Amino acid sequence: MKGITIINTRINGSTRDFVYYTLRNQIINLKLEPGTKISEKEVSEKLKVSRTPVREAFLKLSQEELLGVYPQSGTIVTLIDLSLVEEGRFIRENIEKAVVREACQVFDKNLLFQLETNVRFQELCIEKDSHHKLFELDDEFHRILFEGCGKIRTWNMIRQMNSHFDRLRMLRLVANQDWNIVVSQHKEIYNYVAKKSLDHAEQAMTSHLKLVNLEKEELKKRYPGFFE
Amino acid sequence: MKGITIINTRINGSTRDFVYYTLRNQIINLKLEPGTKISEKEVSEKLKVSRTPVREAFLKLSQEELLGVYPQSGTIVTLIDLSLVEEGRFIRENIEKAVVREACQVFDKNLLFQLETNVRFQELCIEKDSHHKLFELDDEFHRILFEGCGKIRTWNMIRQMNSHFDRLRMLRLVANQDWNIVVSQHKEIYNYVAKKSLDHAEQAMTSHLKLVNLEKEELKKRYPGFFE
DNA sequence: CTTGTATAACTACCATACTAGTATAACTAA
DNA sequence: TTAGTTATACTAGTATGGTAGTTATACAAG
Repeated sequence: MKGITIINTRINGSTRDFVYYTLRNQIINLKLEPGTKISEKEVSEKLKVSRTPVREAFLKLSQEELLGVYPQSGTIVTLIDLSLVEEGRFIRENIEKAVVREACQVFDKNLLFQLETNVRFQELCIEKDSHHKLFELDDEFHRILFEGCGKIRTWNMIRQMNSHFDRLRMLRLVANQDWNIVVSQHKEIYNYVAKKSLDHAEQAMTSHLKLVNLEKEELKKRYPGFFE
Repeated sequence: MKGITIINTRINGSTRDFVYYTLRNQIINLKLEPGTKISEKEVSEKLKVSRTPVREAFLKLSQEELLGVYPQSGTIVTLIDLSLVEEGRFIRENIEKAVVREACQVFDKNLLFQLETNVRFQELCIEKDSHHKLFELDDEFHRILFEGCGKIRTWNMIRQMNSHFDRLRMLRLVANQDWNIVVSQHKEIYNYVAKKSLDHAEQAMTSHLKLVNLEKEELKKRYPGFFE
């Protein structure tokens, strides 16, 4: 368990959530590489908590298919499953197409301002090469769309289904992806939402979410041990 | 805890899953009414298992928002949240629209036969007034579509998001819903898939899933204590 | 060197004990 | 009677101990 590090800033929330988020971060960030063995005992010792909250965190993570728990045998960080990535992308595409249409209709000045601010930040981050921050802002952009339409739970569900995809994105991040396209697409979507052009917005969103299809196979070749 | 009954036929699976499915069934079937107080201790005693697996089942159910867990205070069966029902319906509509299109393209003889068999069974059940069986067959019909497209995990996720909606369906079941429409719509969808008419299939599916919008408000008036 | 077997170590699962926090009931004072 | 306070019972969260089952290792036989 070389990978597990203790996050000292544990301010609020239950121990269970602390363990859950700690592990999830490590897995998504690929600090805990796919295929790594991991056990309740190890984690509880490293994080200095009892096994019960660890168990419960494991349970949650296995539901997201980030951990594979094999009774009486062991637990491993799951390999990235491209079919799962595709399912996640499929859901995102079809849901967000509909959400962005709704956003065109219901977004008021305040919400549009939130979007605009986000896009501005993204442009700033490109100049400064803050890729990890861009990663967050990307999520934030889409979250605003869902939350503005009163569909935050839908967003949370999508996030869960996209855990495997997030790891892929992390690989791309390392591989120095070209963020200019992504940000310009965000800007485009924002403009269409502001102009309330439903069809254009939908189309822009669709092509934005099709982008992720690229490079899958290439990444698989480059990091074969990470994939199924 | 009058509602909890013990299912004797506990054949396989872990204790945790046994508790989870037992409780989930009771909640969906409204044997455990929305708003009911419930505690780990009570369940563990009634089901004659320890508190640990009960806790883990609670955790899972609270993620589905079927239980509300309040630390150091108590746990209650959540009230039916119509906004959550709408979110679930929204997801279903937009995903299944796309899935049924894909089904038109990829379904082979074997899968089409499965669908046909299912629809036949439904017609049989109408004659015999087996409403609960119809309830299951309805789910089965949609599941076949997802599984045939290699998107079983998407279906599972949708099932989770539709827990609240399922309770609404159960209320309608009691209120003696007219199943003829539903079954004929299923038949229509099947026909379009068999004929590979993508657009017609999508349209049929859309109107099928819009059906659930009816009666919401009426049911809320009739069972006010069950709703938020 | 390979294969079959016994054994030891390790795993997650489940049961139970303990703790800290909450809500309600009982009680006191006005 | 009512408002405020204390005490008690009850809750979920956490810790720990025991169990059944799996895996890997060591060793013996071919």
